[in-house]
Amino acid sequence: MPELPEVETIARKLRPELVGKRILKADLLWPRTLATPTPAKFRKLVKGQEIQAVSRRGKYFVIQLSHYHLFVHLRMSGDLYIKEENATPEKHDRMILSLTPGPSPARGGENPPLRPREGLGVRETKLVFNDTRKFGRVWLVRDPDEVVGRLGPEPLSEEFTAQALYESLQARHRQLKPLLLDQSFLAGLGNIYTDEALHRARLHPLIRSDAVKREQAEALWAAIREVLQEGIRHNGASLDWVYRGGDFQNHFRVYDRKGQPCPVCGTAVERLVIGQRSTHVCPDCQRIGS
DNA sequence: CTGGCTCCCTGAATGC
DNA sequence: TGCATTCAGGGAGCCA
Repeated sequence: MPELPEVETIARKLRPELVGKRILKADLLWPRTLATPTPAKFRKLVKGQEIQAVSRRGKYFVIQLSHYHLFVHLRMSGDLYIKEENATPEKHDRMILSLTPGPSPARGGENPPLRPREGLGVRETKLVFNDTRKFGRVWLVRDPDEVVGRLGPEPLSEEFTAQALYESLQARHRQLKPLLLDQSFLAGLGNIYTDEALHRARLHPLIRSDAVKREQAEALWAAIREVLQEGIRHNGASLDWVYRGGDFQNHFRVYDRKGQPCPVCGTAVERLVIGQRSTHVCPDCQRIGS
């Protein structure tokens, strides 16, 4: 399940291959992939738009076009990649954007690559959104706030400080785990990185947010940034049907490790369900009353 | 405000 | 072997 590190990894990979290219046409193989606007409008508006930037906000891809913002959320099983235009479509392709062969000729001061990569920059390519479970969504909007306006802070940004986290925890009265999964509280954490962060901070997922002490909030803040940065360094985690080449799954301390020893103390990791989400804890390291 | 539950989907795993 | 059932999971939406 792509979370912040996986989305960041994909965005970094796509950026140099997309920026400067122009969208020739849009194929919607599963129209409900579109959150907004209607398929007809989408095809019309996106045609001819130049891709100016590729970034990420929380778990959303942000593709900045000449006049619009294109957002993609992978949800459970989505994937986004470049293929040659004539490549055979795959079973779960949901949307295909055909692109111009290469970046527009270098503009003022930009250095064009000396040797374009094989098959890219020369031939026509396409950006493919593939999504087995059809939970992923695409938005095309003028105003980014329509999509990401209510997201919480970026956990790796400067404005997200330990103090800020402590204060927002105090302002709520919720169980830690569901609160950390709430994208309006903090943007980018999913089930994996939340479990990993709580374990590193030695906090039980059921602790009430306003019961967290200042030092614990600092530990949680550090743990969140640590697991996310480590995830990015490992190119994300490859799980289930979403294989990305990342290997952070080999560094999980509790997630998906029910019954296996906690790497800190050796106690068997337990799995519980909190807020309808499977949750992994070390019962020894993470105590509710501490 | 909080939390519980359902829905959206598919394919892997499990049950018989 | 083969068919049917169960389950996971991000996020929106609904209800208490």
